[in-house]
Amino acid sequence: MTSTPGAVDMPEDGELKTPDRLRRRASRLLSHMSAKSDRLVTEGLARVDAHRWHYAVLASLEEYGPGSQATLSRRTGIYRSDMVGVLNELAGRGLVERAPDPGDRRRNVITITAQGRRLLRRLDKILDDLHDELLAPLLPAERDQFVRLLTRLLDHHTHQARPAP
Amino acid sequence: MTSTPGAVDMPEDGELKTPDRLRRRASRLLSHMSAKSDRLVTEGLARVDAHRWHYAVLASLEEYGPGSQATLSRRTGIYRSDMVGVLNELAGRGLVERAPDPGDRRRNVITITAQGRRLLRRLDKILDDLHDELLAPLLPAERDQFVRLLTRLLDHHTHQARPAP
DNA sequence: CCGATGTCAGTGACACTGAAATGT
DNA sequence: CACATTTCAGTGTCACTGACATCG
Repeated sequence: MTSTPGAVDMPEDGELKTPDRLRRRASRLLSHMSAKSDRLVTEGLARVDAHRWHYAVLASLEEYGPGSQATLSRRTGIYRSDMVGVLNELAGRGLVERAPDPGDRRRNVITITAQGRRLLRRLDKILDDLHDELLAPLLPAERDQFVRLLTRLLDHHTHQARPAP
Repeated sequence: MTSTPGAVDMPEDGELKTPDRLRRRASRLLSHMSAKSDRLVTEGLARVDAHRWHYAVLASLEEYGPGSQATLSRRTGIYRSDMVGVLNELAGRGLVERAPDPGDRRRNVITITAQGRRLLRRLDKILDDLHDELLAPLLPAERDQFVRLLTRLLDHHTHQARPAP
C-alpha cells in the first residue's frame, strides 16, 4: 500500500473531489495535452519510419503546390535552418525534388514526387486513426468545435505581428 | 516587394481563401498553439523573474497542501529528477520549506511559506492577464467550453494506464 | 526482496540564434 | 546598400532515462 502509518497524508491529483477550476489553467492544459498528442503522433509515425515534419512538408506541398524552402518554412512552422535537414531527408528518400529556381537563383523550388504523394496518402490514413485515438472522448460535434476553437486561437496569434527581430 | 518577375509563384499560408479542413489536424493545432501559449506565459513570468514551474509547484501546494517531492512531481507533471532543482530554487528564495518527514524517513515534506503564498497571489494575477491575452478571440462561454474539452481530453489520456516502464 | 524516494549525470528532440555565402 | 535565401554551427530548454543510496 501507499500509505504508511504515521506518515504525512499527501493527497494525489486523482483523489480530488471538486475539479479545481482555479488551477486548471488553459496554458497548462494546452502544454500537457500537446505533449500527449505529440508523443502519440510521433510514436505512431515512427512505427512506419516517418516523422511529423515529413507529413507537414508533404501535406503543405500537395495543398499549396511547390515552394521555396523559406516558403515551406513559413507554411509548416519549421525553422528555415531546420528545413535544410528535413529536405535532405525527404529528397534522399525520393519524396520531394529540389531544383534551383530559374527566376530567382537564390532559391530552390521543392516539388512533391509521385512517391511522396503515395506516402502522404498512407500517412493521412495513419493520422486519421491517431486522431480518433486522440479525440476519443469527444463526440463528433465536439471534435469539430474543439478544432474550430483552436483554429481561431491560432489564427489570432499568428496574424498578430511579432515584435521586430 | 516579395514577388520577382519570372520567379515561381508561391502562395503563402495567409493568402489562402478556403480554410483547409483536411490539413488542419488537431495534433498540429495543439502543438502550435501550445508553443504560442508557452512562449506567452514564459515571457510573462520572466518579466517578474519567475518560471512556469514556480507557479505549478506553489499552486499545487496551496491547493492540495504539503507533499513529498514525488507527490508534487505527480501533481505538477514535473519529473521527479527535475523537481530536485526546482525545489532548490524555490527553497533558496524562501518560497517553500523542505523538511524531512518524521513518519517516512525517505521523504522530504515540502510546505509553502507565507512569502510563497504572496508570490502565488501575484503570479495568479499575472496569469489571469496572460490568459485574457491567450484566449482573447473567444467569448467567455467559448473559453469555458475550450477548457472543458481540453480537460476531458487530458483526463482521458492521463487516466489511461501507461505501459509498464 | 520488492518497491518508493531523493539525487545526479546524461540524452534526444526541438525551437531558436548567429553568422556566412550568394543573389536580388 | 538593404534585404531575402540557403546553409551550418551552435545554444537553451525540457521531457525523459539510468543508475545509485537510502529507507519501508
